[in-house]
Amino acid sequence: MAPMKETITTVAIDLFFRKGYFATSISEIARGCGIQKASIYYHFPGKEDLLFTIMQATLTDLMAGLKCELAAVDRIELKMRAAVRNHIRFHLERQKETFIASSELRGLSEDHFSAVAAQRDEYERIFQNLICNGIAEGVFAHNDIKVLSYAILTLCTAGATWYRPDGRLSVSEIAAIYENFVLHGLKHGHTPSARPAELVCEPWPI
Amino acid sequence: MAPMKETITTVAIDLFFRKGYFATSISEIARGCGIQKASIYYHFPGKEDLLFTIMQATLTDLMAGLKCELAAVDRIELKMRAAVRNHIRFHLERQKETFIASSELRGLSEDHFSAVAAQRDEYERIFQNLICNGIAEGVFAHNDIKVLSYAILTLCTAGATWYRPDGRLSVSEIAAIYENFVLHGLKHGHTPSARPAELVCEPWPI
DNA sequence: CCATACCTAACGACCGGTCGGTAATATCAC
DNA sequence: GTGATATTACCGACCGGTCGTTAGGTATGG
Repeated sequence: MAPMKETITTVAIDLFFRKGYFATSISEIARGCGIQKASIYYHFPGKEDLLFTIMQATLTDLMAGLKCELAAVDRIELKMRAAVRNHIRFHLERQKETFIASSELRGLSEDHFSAVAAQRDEYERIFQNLICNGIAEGVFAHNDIKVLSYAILTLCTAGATWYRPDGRLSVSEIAAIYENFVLHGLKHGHTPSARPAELVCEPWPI
Repeated sequence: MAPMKETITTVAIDLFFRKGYFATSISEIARGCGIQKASIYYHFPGKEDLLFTIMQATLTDLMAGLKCELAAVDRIELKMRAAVRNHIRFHLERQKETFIASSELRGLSEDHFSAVAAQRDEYERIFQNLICNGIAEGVFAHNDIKVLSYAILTLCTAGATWYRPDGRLSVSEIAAIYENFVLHGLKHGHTPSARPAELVCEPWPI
């Protein structure tokens, strides 16, 4: 990416993270880049495209990382551990972008929202398949798959809201805690009243 | 509360939830109430006070519910179950307000933010004390208290982001799943590398 | 000579908020 | 009871300011 275009993206990520998308003006982004606000429009068609670009790149990288991690292990429990670890690590290491991606969806146009939502759904489905197969193999306790997937994903995603890079714990330490917490919730958190109706996933390759 | 003031609050909650605080204009709120936007300023000093009023009322009610539930049981595990159940139930039943309270903090003035943050911290501390006592009694596995409290609270709070009142599962069903998930994560999610340094809570009455 | 990468200047739209004013209702002296 | 006075709850018009965006111009390197 051209240096200034990259600078604009970096500055926008920082401002969107700190102040929010709607509260950040194009002039502020330009000021942060040392250029005039009209010059932003040479590199991006508009403010919303900037947001979309950031979100899409983030989700693409998140998905690529997950697939890479999943391919490296074989047992279902290890796959789930790898998925959770990747998810939480990514959300802490790239805190600004992941925070934006999860909190500024309303800033997107209809079309861009659909595109991002589709990426997100595809990612979620991987987790749902992991849970489904884990239950089928008897590794995880019987439970509602969709609710569990939302719980696990939002749990880790929210890490980006409270994490402080200069805080007491390292990314690895936090990731280990989350990994154990989630895995034991999955293995033992059987809920008798949960309807089996949601066991709709196909047995799943890989 | 006077009827129109109540109407304004209700309409504002709905719009802030659906469109976000910054994307909602005073004129929109007024239109939703069937009055002119100038009339809003008869009931509220400004837009930000409207947001603050909503958040404060929500956090106050949340805290009151928790204290009520905690007083009704005695064993630590039951207290934790009650706390989690209250938290998730409240976030689903009063989805709009809790979503606003957790996602629009940046809309507050410095003073109002401090007040809301103080309420939130007080609420968090109750959970941290529960975890701390649970570990001390050997009911919960040894782990980092702060990280666990953030994990549990954000997990349930995020329920307000995906819950649909007309969805497949009832509030009680979702609450039961969350309760089991969290409790088993707490009891078995021991993380060897977690430093014991964070066992700083006092033994706790009630 | 021309594309690249920026600039200055300005646009219309909309924002939160304020103003003076006004009907309706309540309070109170007599 | 009745007229005077305040208060309540709203309105229409308007303000200064900021927003995202655009038109058109300019310096610079190949």
